Amino acid sequence: MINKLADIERKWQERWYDVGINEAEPDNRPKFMIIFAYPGVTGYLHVGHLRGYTYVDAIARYMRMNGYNVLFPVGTHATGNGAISLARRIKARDRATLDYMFANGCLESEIKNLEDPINVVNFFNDVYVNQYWKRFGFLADWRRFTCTIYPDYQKFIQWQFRKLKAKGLLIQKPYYAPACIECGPVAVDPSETDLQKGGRAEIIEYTLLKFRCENLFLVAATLRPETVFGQTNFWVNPDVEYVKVKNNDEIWVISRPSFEKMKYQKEGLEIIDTIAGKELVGKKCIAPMIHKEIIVLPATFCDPSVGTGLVMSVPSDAPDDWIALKELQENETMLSKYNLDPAEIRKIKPIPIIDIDGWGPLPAVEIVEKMGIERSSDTRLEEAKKIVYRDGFHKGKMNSNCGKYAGMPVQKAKELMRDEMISTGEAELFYDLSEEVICRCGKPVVIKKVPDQWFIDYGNKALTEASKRHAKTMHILPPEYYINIQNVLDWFRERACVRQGNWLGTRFPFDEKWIIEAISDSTLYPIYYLVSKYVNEGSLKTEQLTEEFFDYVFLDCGDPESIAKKIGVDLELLKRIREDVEYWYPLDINLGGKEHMTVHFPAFLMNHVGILQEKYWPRGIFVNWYITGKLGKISKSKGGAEPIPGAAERFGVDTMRLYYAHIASPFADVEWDEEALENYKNRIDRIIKTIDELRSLNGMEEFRHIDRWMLSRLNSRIRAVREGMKDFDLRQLANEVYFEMINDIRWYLRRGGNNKKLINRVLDVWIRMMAPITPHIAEELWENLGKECFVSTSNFPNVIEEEIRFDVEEAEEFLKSIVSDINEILNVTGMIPNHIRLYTSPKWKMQVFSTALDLAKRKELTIPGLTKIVMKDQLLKTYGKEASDFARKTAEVLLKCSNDELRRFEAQFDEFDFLNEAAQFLRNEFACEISVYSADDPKAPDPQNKAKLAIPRRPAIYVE
RNA sequence: GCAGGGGUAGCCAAGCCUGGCCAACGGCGCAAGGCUUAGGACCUUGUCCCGAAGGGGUCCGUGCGUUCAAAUCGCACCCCCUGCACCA
Repeated sequence: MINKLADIERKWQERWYDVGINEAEPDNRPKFMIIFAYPGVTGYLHVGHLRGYTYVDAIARYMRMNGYNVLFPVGTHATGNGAISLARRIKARDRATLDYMFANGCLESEIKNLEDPINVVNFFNDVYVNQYWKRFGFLADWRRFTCTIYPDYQKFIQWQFRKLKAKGLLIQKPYYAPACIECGPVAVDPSETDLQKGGRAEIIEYTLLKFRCENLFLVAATLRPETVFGQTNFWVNPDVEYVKVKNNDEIWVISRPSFEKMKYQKEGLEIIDTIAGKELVGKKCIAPMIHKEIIVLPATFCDPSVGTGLVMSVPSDAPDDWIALKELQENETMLSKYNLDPAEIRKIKPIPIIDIDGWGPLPAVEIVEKMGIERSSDTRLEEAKKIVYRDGFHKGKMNSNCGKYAGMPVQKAKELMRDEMISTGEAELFYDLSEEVICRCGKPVVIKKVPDQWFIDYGNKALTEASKRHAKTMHILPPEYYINIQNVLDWFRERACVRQGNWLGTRFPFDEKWIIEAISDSTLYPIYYLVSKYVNEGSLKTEQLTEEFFDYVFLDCGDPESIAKKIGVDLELLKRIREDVEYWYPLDINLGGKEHMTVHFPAFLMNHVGILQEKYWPRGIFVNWYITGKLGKISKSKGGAEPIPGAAERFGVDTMRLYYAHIASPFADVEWDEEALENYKNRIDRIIKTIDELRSLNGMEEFRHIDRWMLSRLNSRIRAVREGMKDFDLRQLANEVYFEMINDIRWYLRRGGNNKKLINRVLDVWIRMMAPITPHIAEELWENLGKECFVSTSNFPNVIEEEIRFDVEEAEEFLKSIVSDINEILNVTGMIPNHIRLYTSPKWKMQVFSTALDLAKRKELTIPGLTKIVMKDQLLKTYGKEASDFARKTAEVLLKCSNDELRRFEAQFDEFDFLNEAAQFLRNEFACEISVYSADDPKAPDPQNKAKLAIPRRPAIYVE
């Protein structure tokens, strides 16, 4: 069976690709262009990646079957150091890496070749296309394949950057970024691709405050520059040897470790001497901003590896400072050891500076008391600090001790005060990592100043506004992201777009020492698929991809004749590419994983808006969530999931496609679960068996109630699918086609359905509806029906509204409810039935019921109103209290009904005739005699007097 | 910290926008019966609690509230998860 599946898959893939139904050229149909965000070439992909890719192929197939000319191109993203780092590990014959390669099917003989990063890229390009995408039957236009390190692609990226510059969207300024002291720039992120340790570290911005002390500057590093108004003294660790550092004309005192980091951020720093901490104790220095003289005091909590190892003291808001001050004030030995005047020291009092809701004037003092912290060695000080800092930052306001900053929220004051001190020369910035970070090479990672870094200015107001406005017109899924992308675009700011170091990518056109960074060269690229085909087929050469060329084909600028002549390209070809762009662009859907929400998608959108004409701005974004492993996220580099070809072999491609489409909403993570795959495999088997069963029936000509029902359901299903697919809801499609349909067919067969024409119709529609998700099996079944074209290029079924028969479906529901009522009676009583008698509602009750229904429809139904009408009726009156009771009950029920429910009751069918027709079915179901009577029939046997319970839609039941 | 997502029966997972066919789609698991040489698959029925007559009770993280009516709307709380920029 497994082999048979694989054979079917291969057979149809060959036929599709032979005929080229996957290849797209402009014609007179409406177009639909869709891509998935191309994967980074950093190793083998896993079953999780196929989720999104499968959505794209299924959507593309659906649109193709709906008359669209569909373009679905693919490519890969090789920029960065993924391939470099893999090649390096292979070269080192790293055991784990080799195991990983072999486990995924790499041959021993390839290994030598993969020592070169470029070969790694080419190797994986082949794996992705042939082992994954073609293996999954994607109808992608392979001719357009491109990769970010192809020379033609790079010409395109250089053009893109020229355009960004021309639009004023490239800016240059200093930047502070993590870099290994040996290898250059590295990425600090939890995946630790570049690192040995410290992936969780964050970049911290310290404000360096300069305290003049004789001819020196004591330099404290702080995270809270807004607290300078609360300074009471200065802290130095008496046991630490500090260094004197020449910084331009100034001599700074800082710790040695901080110098080691700072030298990467400030030019020309130089150690000229050392100075012991204890030498500084007791000296006076001038505090920045407040220009007050304060005293230098000893404190052991000053850690030379944190900040500069020197600390300004704000005991009102810093628990450390408060405890240290208190300890010193109470410690005679210490005071005398350092020759400090106890009276002067004890005079020092915290100065309240920030008002925080829910706190007194001195939050540090308060929290220390509340937590019962006594010593500066208490580890809970860290927590205390966090609490005060958090509340202060979010809820605090500067108080009247803070000069012109009084009344200002802390968040705002912090920035303004920092900037003011920087501009007066009293402060500078210093960046550090929150924890130790070690490069893969073993050397430390520091924050390094890049003085001339280039940025793309995504903070540009006009660009942001235009992008936000445009995003509102886009089809963005899920709907939550449609809303959220507005915030993301606001929050998106200038982004470093080039880097130096060991890195694959495109040279920055304005300065060759830079390489364009990985996010920045993968934003506008969908449009490049319209050119890559011509390069791949050889009719365009890389050197012909000049600025004028792209200006013309993408921007419609310039004169084609002179450009054609100048670059030596056939004029017709040039015009044709221009027409291709005009036809295919804009992109209709860009689908990508949720990691793209705050990075790739906004950049993708803003580059389109920034560079292209409005008519080429993208039309849609689709975000999909992940397949996770049992232990969390499946990782490309760390493995943990079944290799794709193995899974395809075991379960079958269509099974996997159905799994992706149906297992959950695309907007939720799903755990990879082989048992679920087995179940989907069974599901497909079952469908094949059901189809065999249908085809083996000796169909008849007569068209009966149940055939009418089946036809109606069939159309209802098509309608539900089409409704769902307006939002590309593949799960809805899968649910209707692979689950609900089969349930309908089961019921149809159970009811004895067997109409030849109808069965053919059902098969025709059903199989076509399978084509987007399980195309191989759909083709095979389609061929078995004797069809000659591809199901993949047939039309997706349309709803025929007249065939939807609400009354017929309703009658069938009526029957199902009787079956379920009888089952319930049998279950509760434990009886084995010999004879079941059904009594349909008497006429007079139907009359009351339909009167009530009319009133309810007009929203005029009331209990007394209905009763009055009933009791006025000559005939009904004769039923006396029974009639008024029934009127009341009916009114009560109908008053609670929604409009949909009322609509159901309106469906007209003759219950008595219908049940008589269905009696044979019920006889089979319950293996006993079934009799149907009208409750009006005085001759009907009714030993337990049940018939009086009969009401419309609810026949009385008597089991014996 | 910034910005988001989510808590639904034994499990997975729809529904929530647009309140009422919701004891809550569907699937898995489990149980009984059928089919089958057997297993798997398949078919039927059941699977919150009570019930020897189709009924009743309770239920969608917790607590309030709006409404004739709340899984669905509002407020508050608790708990989980995700992304966050030179990583793609």
